[in-house]
Amino acid sequence: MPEERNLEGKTLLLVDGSSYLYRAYHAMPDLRGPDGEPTGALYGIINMLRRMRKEVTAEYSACVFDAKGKTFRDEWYPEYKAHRPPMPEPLARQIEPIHVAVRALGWPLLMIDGVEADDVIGTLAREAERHGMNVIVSTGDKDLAQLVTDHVTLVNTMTNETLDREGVIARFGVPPERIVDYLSLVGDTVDNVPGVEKCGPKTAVKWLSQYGTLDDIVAHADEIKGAVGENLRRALDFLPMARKLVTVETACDLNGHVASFEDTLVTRPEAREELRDLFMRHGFKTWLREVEMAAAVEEPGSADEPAPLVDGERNYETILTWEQFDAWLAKIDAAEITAFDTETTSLDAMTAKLVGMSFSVEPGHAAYLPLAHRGPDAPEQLPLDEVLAKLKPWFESADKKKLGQHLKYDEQVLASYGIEMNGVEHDTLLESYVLESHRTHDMDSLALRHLGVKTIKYEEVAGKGAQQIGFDEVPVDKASEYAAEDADVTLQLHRALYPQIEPEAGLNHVYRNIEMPTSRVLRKMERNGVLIDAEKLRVQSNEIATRLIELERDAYELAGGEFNLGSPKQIGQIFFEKLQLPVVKKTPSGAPSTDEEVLQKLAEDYPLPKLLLEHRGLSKLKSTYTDKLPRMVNPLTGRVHTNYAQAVAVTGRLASNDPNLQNIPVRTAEGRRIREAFIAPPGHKIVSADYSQIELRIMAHISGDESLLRAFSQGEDIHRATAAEVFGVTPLEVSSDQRRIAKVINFGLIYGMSSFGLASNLGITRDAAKLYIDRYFARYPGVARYMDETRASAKARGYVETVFGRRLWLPEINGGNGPRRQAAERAAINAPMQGTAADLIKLSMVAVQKWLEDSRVGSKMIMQVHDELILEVPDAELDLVRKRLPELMCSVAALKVPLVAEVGAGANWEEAH
DNA sequence: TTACCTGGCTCG
DNA sequence: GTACGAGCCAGGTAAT
Repeated sequence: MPEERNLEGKTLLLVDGSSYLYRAYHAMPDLRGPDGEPTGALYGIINMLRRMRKEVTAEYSACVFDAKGKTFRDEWYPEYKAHRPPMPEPLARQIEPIHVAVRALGWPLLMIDGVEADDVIGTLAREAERHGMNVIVSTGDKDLAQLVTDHVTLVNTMTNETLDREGVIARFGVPPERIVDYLSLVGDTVDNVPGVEKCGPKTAVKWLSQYGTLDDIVAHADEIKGAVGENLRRALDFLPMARKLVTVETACDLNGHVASFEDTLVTRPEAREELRDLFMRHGFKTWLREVEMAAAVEEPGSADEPAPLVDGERNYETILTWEQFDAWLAKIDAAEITAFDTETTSLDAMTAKLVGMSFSVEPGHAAYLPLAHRGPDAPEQLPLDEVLAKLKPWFESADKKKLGQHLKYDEQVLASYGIEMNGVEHDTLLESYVLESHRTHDMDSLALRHLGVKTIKYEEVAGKGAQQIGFDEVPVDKASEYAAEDADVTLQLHRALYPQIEPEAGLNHVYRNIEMPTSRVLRKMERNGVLIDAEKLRVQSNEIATRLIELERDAYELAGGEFNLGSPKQIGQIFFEKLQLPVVKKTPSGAPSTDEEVLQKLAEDYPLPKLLLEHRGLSKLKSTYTDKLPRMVNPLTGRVHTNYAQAVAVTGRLASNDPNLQNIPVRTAEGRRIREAFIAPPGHKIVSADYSQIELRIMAHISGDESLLRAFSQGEDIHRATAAEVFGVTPLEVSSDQRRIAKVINFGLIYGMSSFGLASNLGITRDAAKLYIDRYFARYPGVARYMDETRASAKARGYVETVFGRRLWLPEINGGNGPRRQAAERAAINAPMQGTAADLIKLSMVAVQKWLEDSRVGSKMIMQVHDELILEVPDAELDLVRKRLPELMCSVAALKVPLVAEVGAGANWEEAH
């Protein structure tokens, strides 16, 4: 090789492509591209190379493959690799695409006739070392451990193992320079190189540490006793050949192939065009989208800044006259679909006042209709009442299709003006949520991600923080640019997003039959609201306040001074500095923890923690519930209206906020008193129905585990049944303690727990926990299989699915970071169960709402708490609803196990639950 | 003064 | 580092 420029301190990354081929092929499921061609190995290799690139910064690199045909080892030893079967056909078909992909990813590709990949790597590694470079060799083949030095390390990208000199010694028991001797003794069955018969790793290490080198062992061959000694002496003739075969050549002639590091081995950036073609051809949709986005973001303009929507593409109109209005009304009336958006005074849909609205029926074209802009400079605007009267038929017509971003909000606003929107065909918020629930769905991000354009942000027109003005105070021309763009971008987003959903049957089903209909149900539920006995809560607040004062007084006395009982920091100072209490555990930031578990433990030996526990619980109740809920009563309706966020929880669940009605206390007696304040109006009852053991039933369904299916079919107490299996007794013999343990195990399974987690939860040793888990999986092998398969398929595909086809992405499932990857694995286990449960109750809500409307009853759905539906029911309909509600909930899907819903009724939520 | 973070607690 | 998914509160501090 000619003289090189200064390479000192630079890094060379060598990937042993050949060693990963078979591993990638076997690790992946039988993926197929749109043309039916196999793509699993291709996918695996691309994934691996991209990850490698992210984790290692190397100025120089190469991906090395074996060339076809004979090498010098075949000449030395005709039996070399003789037993290796031909490459499987589906893998062979992927070789060419893999080479194309490697180059497109920016990796120099080396494949040299007559020289094996190992020898190319060995030669380059030594050459690089001579130039003072650091070398990282990525391989799945341990033979290359012989190359390791202070400047050469080995990584296995599949298992995330790294081997430096110390690592080699730890792994093999011998240093890198003895690896050749070691391999000669042990032999290599894959390459058909025999070593000493019956000499495995242990014997090899023993001999090497006893005698030194292979030559020394040979010299003392006659001293070694036993059958293995005999075998050694029989192998003496062959050992020199074995050594020759397992030794990686480090001085191959690569001339003509590797001109110089600079010319041949420089790491290049990804070739985006080629990658796009490649991903398209092989159906790698996520990568395709990724690379297209990156291109869209970088293409316009020279800088990294995405382009704003430019003037020529913005034909925006401000509607200030009836002529304009009539023209636009005609336009949206005739349009196949209209993108629509409202501008208001508040984010709270129940109290928001309409300020204006915008429409778009064609990309680049939109109109803003200002209705309530104030201020001295505000132009004369069309009268709101008359405008709404004229638009009402269009809004309420089911035939006039509408589209928007988060239309539930706009529907809610219009409902305040007596308009009930129909014909809501699409919602870009829900489109994005169905496609990628784990990402953000605000319009600015969506526009950037999917259209590559930068939109005007709300803060840019209305300011932020304390200076923020109401939208009705924004000048009309500014407001118009912003609002019209919203409608325009929404339409464009729909055109970008829906085509990604429609062809996928599962996603389309979730979008059209679950999310879109659920949105409408939520609108009604939110508007119904729930009646609160505010007076009762105030009384409770006062009682709590009295008790809190007592607790404070006592605490000051015990602590010998005043402090803020609500401050973990001050508690920490009192406990761990002043009183010198033992630190039980620490918070993530390193401070001594004072959470419930710690306080509970300290309470065994000291009086103060007990006071604090009571104080904590009560002040939580007061601040979050008894003080807060009365303040949340809407003065117009006299009821509390939560907001259900439909696109927040990654699993498909709803979330409730302002106020959160999904975390009203239930586990303690004091807490449950709050539920007594959720009441039915006179002549009505609260009816609640909840799914029984829904996630475990789903686990039984998905896993198909026979024992679990049987237990549910026979209506057994599932925790008791589990205890009977795990403890090897009959169900009748199960003690309450055994049942408690089984219950914790069952919950843990749903969460993908480890033996560590179970141990800390049950307060037992890790070994004992491991024993329980092992016994569980032995008794429920279907569940074990499900867990394994879910993890594997999550890794291969990057996502998991619910029974109904909802897709849940796990971006970190193949990430380099250990703890986060493990967290992603647990999420992968849990998500199909939690997500399927979410699908089921959403289907129930749709079915129940339909029934309520079709049968024209006066009952109303008022809350949803993940596995529970709460209705407000006129007394006359009580029997009907008690019967029909659970029936509907149980019949929305036919799983391999029966669905069970338990129903209750009463004057308040506590009685009904 | 406001905005954000931490630690803690509520629910399924 | 260690059981999944959420929202909200008070205290404390950093930025304005």
